Amino acid sequence: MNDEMRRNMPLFPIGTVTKLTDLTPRQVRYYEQQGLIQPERTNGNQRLFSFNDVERLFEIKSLIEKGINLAGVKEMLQKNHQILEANKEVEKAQAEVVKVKQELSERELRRLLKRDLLHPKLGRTSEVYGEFSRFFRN
DNA sequence: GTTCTAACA
DNA sequence: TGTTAGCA
Repeated sequence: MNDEMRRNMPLFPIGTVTKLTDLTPRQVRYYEQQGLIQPERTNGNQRLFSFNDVERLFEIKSLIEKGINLAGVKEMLQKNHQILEANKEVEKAQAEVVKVKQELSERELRRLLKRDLLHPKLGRTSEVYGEFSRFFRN
């Protein structure tokens, strides 16, 4: 069970959430209605909030207290989401660059070893080939 | 006792 | 947004 799963696990009824956040049940339900949070439901249709939901409610509350209306809060949250998604893509691209670099350096190493085997200058060619034979499979 | 939806002074 | 009514 990783952190992501923990943070998204439905745990708290609305009463707990209102005590945590000092928001009213009316506000919490309204924010859900506006699509700012998506708490799970029990079989009996009662809301269950995750840590992520509670954190988001704190964000919403602080923005509201700064005088930002719900439409503004909505925008900021989705902008924030867009930024997070963009960062993910950047990280992916960076990982890809690292991977390509590694592949290139392996090709380079393979080329160098092959050259040395075709033109052996040492008397230990067979041992060298055995050590690095994994580079020649293709 | 708590939470739900819907509606309204 | 607060609050109330009527349910589950």
